[in-house]
Amino acid sequence: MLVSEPASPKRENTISNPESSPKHSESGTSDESSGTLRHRLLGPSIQKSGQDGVNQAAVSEIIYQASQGSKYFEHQKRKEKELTKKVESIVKQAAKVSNQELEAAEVRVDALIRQYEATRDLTQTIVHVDCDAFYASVEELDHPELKSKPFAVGKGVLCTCNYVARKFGVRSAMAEFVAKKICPELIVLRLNFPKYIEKSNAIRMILSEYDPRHCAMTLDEAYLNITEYCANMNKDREEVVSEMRRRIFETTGLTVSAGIGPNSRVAKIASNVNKPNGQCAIANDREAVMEFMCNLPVRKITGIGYVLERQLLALDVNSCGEIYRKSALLYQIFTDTTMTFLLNCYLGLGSTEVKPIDQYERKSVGCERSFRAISDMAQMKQKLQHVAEDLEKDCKRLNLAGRKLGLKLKKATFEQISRQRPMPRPINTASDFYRYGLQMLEKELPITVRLIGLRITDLVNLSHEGPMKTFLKGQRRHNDRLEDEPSTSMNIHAEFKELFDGSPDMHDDEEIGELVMIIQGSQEEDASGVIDDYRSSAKATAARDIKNEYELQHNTATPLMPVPESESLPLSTDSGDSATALVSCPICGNQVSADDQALNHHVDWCLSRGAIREAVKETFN
DNA sequence: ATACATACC
DNA sequence: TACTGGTATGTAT
Repeated sequence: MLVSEPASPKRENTISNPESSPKHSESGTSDESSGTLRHRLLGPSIQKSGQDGVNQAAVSEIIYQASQGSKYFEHQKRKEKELTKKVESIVKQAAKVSNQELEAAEVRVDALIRQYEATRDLTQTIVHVDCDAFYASVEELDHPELKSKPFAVGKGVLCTCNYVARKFGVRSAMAEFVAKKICPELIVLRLNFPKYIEKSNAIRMILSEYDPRHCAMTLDEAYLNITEYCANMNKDREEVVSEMRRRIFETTGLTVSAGIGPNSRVAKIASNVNKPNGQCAIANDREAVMEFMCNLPVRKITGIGYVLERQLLALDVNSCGEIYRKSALLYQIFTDTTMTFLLNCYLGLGSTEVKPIDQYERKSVGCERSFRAISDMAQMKQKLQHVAEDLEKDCKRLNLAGRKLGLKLKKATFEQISRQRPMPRPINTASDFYRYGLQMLEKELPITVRLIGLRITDLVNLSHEGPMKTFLKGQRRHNDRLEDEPSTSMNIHAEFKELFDGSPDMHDDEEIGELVMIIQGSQEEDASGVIDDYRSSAKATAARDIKNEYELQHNTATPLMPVPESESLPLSTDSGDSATALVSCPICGNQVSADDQALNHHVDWCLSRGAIREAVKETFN
């Protein structure tokens, strides 16, 4: 049996077999791909916990039969065929690599490994907390009678399902009608986000006691750094985490699983090991981490999905440890970024910094909607208009505008098209979204679509910019890129009016916060060392430039203010007793500080990250 | 830089 | 009887 490949694993001999490796005879692209097609159709959550005694073959067959002949099915079939081709070409490419090349690659890889190894930080204790079947569990609290029945939450596509349903082979991300074929008595509940948000907040409240700067990724998942807490309380980390989980259960009735390790990557993977309602700790010890990673199937790693897994399997890399055995070969085949990623996985390295989600800079905001396939222009215009309006709402709420607009179309065949173009000025109104979106759409006619989406990038934060600054930014942009539309001062005046009509001005320090985020972001990358140097330095330069620009325009070189709440006073109770008045958040109803900034902060959080939108927006077709 | 693909929840 | 939506990021050209 394969006992560990412990401390000093052997790399596979460079004289590796061009001939003997292909164990899957992928050669018959036509027929043989039906096996992998079934695999593809099974979807992403196949290797997740919860369905032990499931007859996968039977389930797979039902899914196959249920979807056969549909447009979706045909699309998946095409994609699978393409992937199979790509995998075959990779295998061929691998066979051509000479021993000389492999030896050279070995040297390079070893240098990389030493470089990454030097960044290893074992001083922090990171926890990944993951609620078990979150939406379903929340629903069970309200409907205890459901506990014994198979049920799911979602609409059209299942978001999650309880463990009873999983026994049938029902999984998240599965189409509702397929799930009903597998489990005819399946009950499907609609999403009820306000409820989930409330529970999520209750959990986060507890998490905050252990790490006030925890990072809530979604409603049901968060990272914590409990290093300080453990030190302060002089408690063992596993004890701390099980206490935390117990408290979450006692106050919310929900069970969570947790992973504990020296960094986010290890913690995240570990949180799945003893799911549901369990925890798994990996010691902050190099050997322990390496051993944990070694036998891990590559698909368990966040960031390795179906496609990369297929490619790795074809190169005979099944487990993380085999990344090392085959590293010289992988180096010849994958890009630098992917190689860096894979080696960091093999080494069990990852980020040790945890910071609140709202300290990440948003890069884009978009809106898309599916509907029954249409080709009529009037109907498409109507859909586009809806999307444009919804996007405007998000822009107004977030106080953002975009310098680029992207149009996304999904054809009736599920084939996707995306077009992007720079805007003459930052835009954030439905009428602009519609106008420019329509121009892009018209170029694709005739077309039959089942989805239309709009997304803006190159964002401009309008929150606290005075009108003058917006004016300047518009100008600068025009000068930069030899405008595609002449910018008259009339134009800019018109835009200015549009942007600021009826929108509040106030707060003037959030932009500084924004700058801090940018700068911190780049520092983080520098420190972690796993991100390519050129990228972080470019980003740092950009951040400096922005900062300088800011100082220039405001005629002040004030030290950057610390970012809101958590960082400035995590536990301090001294100052501002007067500011502790509480009000109910209009969104989630929780008590939050009435302090203007804190409230705004909270509301923004509450509304953002996509969760509430699904509750608020009805998607009528 | 743009288009398209992959991945995550 | 009808296979999501939002965001980030990687790859290819």
